Amino acid sequence: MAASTLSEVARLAGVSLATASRVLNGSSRKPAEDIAERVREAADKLGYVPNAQAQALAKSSSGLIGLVVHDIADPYFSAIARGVQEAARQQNRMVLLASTTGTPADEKEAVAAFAARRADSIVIAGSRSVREEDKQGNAELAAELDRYCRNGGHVGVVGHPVVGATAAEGYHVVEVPNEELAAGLAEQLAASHNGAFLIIAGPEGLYTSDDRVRGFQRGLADAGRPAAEVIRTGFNRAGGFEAGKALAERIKGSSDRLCIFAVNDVMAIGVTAALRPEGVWIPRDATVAGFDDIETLRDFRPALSTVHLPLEDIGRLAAGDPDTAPISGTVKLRRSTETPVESQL
Amino acid sequence: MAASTLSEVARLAGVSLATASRVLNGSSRKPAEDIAERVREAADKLGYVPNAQAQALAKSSSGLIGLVVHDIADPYFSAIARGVQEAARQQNRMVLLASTTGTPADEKEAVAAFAARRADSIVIAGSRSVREEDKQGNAELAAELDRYCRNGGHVGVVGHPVVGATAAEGYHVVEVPNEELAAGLAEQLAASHNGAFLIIAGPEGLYTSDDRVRGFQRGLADAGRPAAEVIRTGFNRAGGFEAGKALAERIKGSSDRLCIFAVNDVMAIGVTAALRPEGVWIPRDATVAGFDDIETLRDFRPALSTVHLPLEDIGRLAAGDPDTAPISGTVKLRRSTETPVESQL
DNA sequence: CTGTTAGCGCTTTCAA
DNA sequence: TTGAAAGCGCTAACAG
Repeated sequence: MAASTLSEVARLAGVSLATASRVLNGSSRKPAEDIAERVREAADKLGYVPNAQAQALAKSSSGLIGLVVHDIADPYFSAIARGVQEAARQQNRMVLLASTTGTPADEKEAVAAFAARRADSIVIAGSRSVREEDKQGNAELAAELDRYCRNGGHVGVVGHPVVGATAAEGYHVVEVPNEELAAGLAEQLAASHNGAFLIIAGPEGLYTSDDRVRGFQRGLADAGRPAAEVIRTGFNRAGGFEAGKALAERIKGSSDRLCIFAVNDVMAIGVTAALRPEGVWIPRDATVAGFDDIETLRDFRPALSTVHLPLEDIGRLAAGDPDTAPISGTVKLRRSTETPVESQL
Repeated sequence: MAASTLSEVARLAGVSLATASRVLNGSSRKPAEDIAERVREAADKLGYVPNAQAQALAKSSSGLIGLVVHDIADPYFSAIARGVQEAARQQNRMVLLASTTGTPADEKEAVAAFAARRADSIVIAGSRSVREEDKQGNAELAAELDRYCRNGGHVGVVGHPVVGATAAEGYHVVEVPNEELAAGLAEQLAASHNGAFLIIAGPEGLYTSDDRVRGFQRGLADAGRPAAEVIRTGFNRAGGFEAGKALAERIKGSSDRLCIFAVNDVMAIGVTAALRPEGVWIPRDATVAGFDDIETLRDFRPALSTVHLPLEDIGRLAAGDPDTAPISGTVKLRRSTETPVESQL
């Protein structure tokens, strides 16, 4: 990685280092045009590429924004990543990516690495958890973030504050109204569904999942309905699939049409996929709703009822874009929770 | 971004800068254990975080790997990104992300930025094009890459070499056998489909698209079939959708069952989505095949016939992982191209 | 307006 | 084994 340096350019142009710097990299002061031209020529001839590392070191600001996600290939995260990327572009920064396995310990590593690179800000998009096994990891992550903030860094967290993080300067949480939206979904669902409800949730202690469960139950209660049974499984397609498999017999054995709320879209897809080969059709034999409104899943049939979340905006906001409005979602009722007309049966 | 520095640590521990460096950041030489312990304590107390920028500057190696994609939210790219990310993790590097709008000019910018950051290697995942309007952009991109390689950088390009790039040292192309695989798909399709074929392709000049078209036509020819008509549209879902809309009447007006090959999965989904509300059912009234085997689309019904591409491996390979085998794909015939049994009609 | 000169934080010879 | 010192490439006072 040995490119030519500023001083080489300066020498070739026959000017001082400072002048070359002023010409090539935006300074408030602008040297005379003739000398500037000479410098640019020299730079061009040498194929000069400014060393961003050295610049960052000299002005202590890296132009980097760090993004922590569980899995960049997960459409939920990649949508957020797009938003972060856009914000970064506007701010003239670059995005540093870290995928973690989802454990706070891993996230702590990532944050430390970002801090080492002197990222101007860090966005954490993974979901927070309060599970016992994550306790120490959470504490360490919180400490790391705290230190980073104290050193002048900015942190944007999606959804929920990192457990134990003191609300330091520069620490910013993008609130996602999961609970309210889930309540809204439940109410709208209750309006057209008379049977029982069932929730397929992620592991207990996952904030996002817990919020959505709580909200849904509240919505049900507000609609005068009994609380739904909750099944715990993995917070991903595989989890939904497993739950679906386990549910098939039960649905077939009952005459009551069940309304299933999976706490995110990919889980809902998993449920549906598991049910289909068992002969359980959606929405004929049961109905299914999800949460997130993942774009790639929009062509899925039956179209999935869900709650639309502006994921890109979430990313943008977490990355500190000032022009993005606070997050709100919308309930989207689609085919997967329609009551079939008699003639369609 | 003012954290404590190595010299502060050294002073607190009462040792020299050099010793502190040797203790904290792996050196071949190891100071005495008692002194090392003192240094570690001091570092801990001060919350020392090594400045990666400064380290990079001093040893001229940044530990960065740059990734250029068109759109990180596109499942094709995010799958590749995951592979790159994994490789980076193994190499103990971090991924720098750049999304471009797909024009070579943008990609050139991204490469320049990576070069400025002294990325150890750069992965370019966007598809190459030879269109006239991209000519200058391509040339500039090629020049930029060339310079980067000459300065010791490593480049991994997915699919096709950058147009005009001289095969410099460090320049590496991950070959994706698009043409062969498309030919294979055509042959297998021809075995069970007697009617006409039609190809929905991206804009002419897009290598990936062109390769798949050419391969498909060759496969058809090898199977003794006439060449398929080719419709050009956008290389994305919207393009497929548009083509599907335009095709609906024609399909309904003909008694011949058409087999449609969309050159990638999201286009195939777009076609299917456009056809459905027109009453054209797949595979009853026409059949559809795609390319890529995007994971998120796997639950789509009718299950899409396609060509599986190991996208993660592609990413890993492009990022210079030595343990990943060369890329090969597999034809996957699924429901969307099945000939319906009479009883199902 | 231009040039000189300290650093930015760290690694790494080279002496001691 | 430890320490002193010379950079790595660039920016930003400060001086001319």
